[in-house]
Amino acid sequence: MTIARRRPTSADVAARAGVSRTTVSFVLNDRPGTSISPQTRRRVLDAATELGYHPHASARGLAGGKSHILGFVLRQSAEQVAGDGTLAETLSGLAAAARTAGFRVMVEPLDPSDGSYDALLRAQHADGLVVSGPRVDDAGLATLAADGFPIVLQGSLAGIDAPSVDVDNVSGARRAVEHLIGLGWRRIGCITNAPLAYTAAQERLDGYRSALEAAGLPFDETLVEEADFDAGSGHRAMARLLARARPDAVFVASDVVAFGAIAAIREAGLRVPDDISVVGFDDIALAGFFDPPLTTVRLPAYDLGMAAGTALLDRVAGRPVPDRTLLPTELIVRSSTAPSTKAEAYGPGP
Amino acid sequence: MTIARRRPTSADVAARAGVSRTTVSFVLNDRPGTSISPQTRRRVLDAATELGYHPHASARGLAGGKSHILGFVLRQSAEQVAGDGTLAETLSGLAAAARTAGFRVMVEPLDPSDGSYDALLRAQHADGLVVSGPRVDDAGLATLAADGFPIVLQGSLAGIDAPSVDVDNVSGARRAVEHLIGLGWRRIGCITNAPLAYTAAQERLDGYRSALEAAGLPFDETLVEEADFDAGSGHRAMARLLARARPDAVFVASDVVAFGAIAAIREAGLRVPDDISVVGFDDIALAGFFDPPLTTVRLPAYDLGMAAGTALLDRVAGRPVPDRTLLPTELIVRSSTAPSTKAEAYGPGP
DNA sequence: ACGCGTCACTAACGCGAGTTAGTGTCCCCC
DNA sequence: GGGGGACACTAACTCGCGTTAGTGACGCGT
Repeated sequence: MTIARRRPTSADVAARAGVSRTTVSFVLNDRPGTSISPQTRRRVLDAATELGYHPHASARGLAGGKSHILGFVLRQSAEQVAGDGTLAETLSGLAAAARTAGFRVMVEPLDPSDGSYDALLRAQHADGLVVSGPRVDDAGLATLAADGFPIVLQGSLAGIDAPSVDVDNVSGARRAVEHLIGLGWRRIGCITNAPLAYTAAQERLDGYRSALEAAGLPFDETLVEEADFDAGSGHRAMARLLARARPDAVFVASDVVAFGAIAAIREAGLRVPDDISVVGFDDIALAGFFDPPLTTVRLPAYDLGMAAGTALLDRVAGRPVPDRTLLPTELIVRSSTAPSTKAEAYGPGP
Repeated sequence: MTIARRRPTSADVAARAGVSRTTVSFVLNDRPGTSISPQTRRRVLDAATELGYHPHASARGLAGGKSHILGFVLRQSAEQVAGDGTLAETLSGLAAAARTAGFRVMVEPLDPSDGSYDALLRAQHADGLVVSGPRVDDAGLATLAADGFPIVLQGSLAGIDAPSVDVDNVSGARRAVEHLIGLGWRRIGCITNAPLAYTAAQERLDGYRSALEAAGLPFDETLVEEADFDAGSGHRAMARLLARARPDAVFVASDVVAFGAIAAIREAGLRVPDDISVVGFDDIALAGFFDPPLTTVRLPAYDLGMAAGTALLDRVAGRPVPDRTLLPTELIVRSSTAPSTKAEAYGPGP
């Protein structure tokens, strides 16, 4: 009958090893600066494993003032979470980083319409927060950051005093559009991944714009549409774009949205990549299996979570953390892009 | 300078309201059986909000013996987590259920090769566990369940004494295959979603088999292939299947795997649905935007997380929980299936 | 032989809340 | 006017661990 057996405490371990509780604590935490004889240490460790001792998390948290938990705040609605192609991978990376330091990850999905997530931190449930997908209009965040709580933004956000870890959206987007330009396309549209209140959306649009400028192409805002995270919004955005200003190529700032956009292109009787070339962003797991396999900008989702995690752990431990960490992207060329067949129609480049 | 300000404790609230700490606790926890005068209650609540008081999570956990945390164990490798199309949505549902009871969710990704996750429970980090994707060979799980810890399996597993919450895999799969049979296809293959050590894979295969039997069709094991969660494995499985035993239609027990399978069909110069009809399973967010839009079996991922969460909360609270909860699936017919054009080749049905 | 310093360990307090047992006050009713 | 309840509240203990201050034993140097 193992059920009724009381959880062993550090006192039980101490008794069994014939030492005091303090010694047990010193041994199990490898407390620097204290010296414990090898045989005592052995006795304690043996007693602990024999009893199946696991320190009580809450007690540790209360006594030590640290919960050993990192919070992961998802500033998205449930639907957006469901459709997010990289979230699970980022979470994996974050959890892996946490584990190396003996931390765990607590998720806090929080619809943008919901209020504050103060409680997580103020209740010391979590020692720090990784905030994913921050929006420019997040009030509670600013307060928390100003109060000195350890926060790391996954995504950038001006005006908030917290380090940010992000992928280099601007250069990734620019690279994608340069690729299209290099293939001979000139009339290039852009569908954002999300409303521009999300900083990543703004940055990717900036990258699109700067690639056009660098190539001497005009920025035409009738070629730009905003999507809203999911494939359906991409479908609608592309339909609008086709109706208004038939582009030759499109940079879609999210693979999921691109899937919807391509469906719209197909329904319009046009072919990808020959009639309209498409570049996505994210390189989700399914990107290579789409029809056509999607040319896209690889976002290192796992590494992103890992980097955010280590940054937050550093911040929690009081170590210095760079204000801004940008992870590189990589253009993955597949078959949704092809050389323009009507390059001559535009005459020689500028 | 708000940074230096000490966190308010319940004693501070008590002092400000002019009552004792016990009264504060009674008021804030709505303790049944005790009567507090309305004006005292008001004073306490006002003092709490004025001070911005949030009870310390660890202290509450230690004193009350409950962490108010649900653990979510992912028995998958990091790659599998990344490619899982429904995981984030299930997590959303679980978190929503947890929140209604004032609980939070802690995720514990645990590679199948890794050892035990005892620590989570034995350290009372979590009050209970939802174990996703259990495998038949999970030793630690059995021990934990036998020790009486609150565990809910998301997915079924014989021989473990814990309630399970799952989607009705068998009937969903049967429904999918019946759909193919109803369209006139007779030589129907099956690609599993995962190795058969995963119970969901076995159940979906069982559903496939029972649909064949019910229709009087033979079960031919050369028409069955195992995949391994991701699209790449689906691609390889389909390639093997095509090389060995060209089927007319395929039931692929996962949309993600189906995406890979369809890519392989396309590369073989065959068309979906006319040459080979395909039914998937899960109805991931992108299923409707694939080419062709995928006929599939809808798995209510959010509801699944929600159901697992409420079941676990009931279990934690000592309320009775049914041994087995099966959520219904729904066949979503899109365009990856079409009537057989060569039905006559088989002659009239049996 | 004495003092000083390390070494190895222990006693005891504190973290912040939940909770039990107990205390005083007021009102009602016989 | 005195006994008996409800009522409203408090003092004090508890949870399990981290941590500080302190103690005894032993070795080494002069």
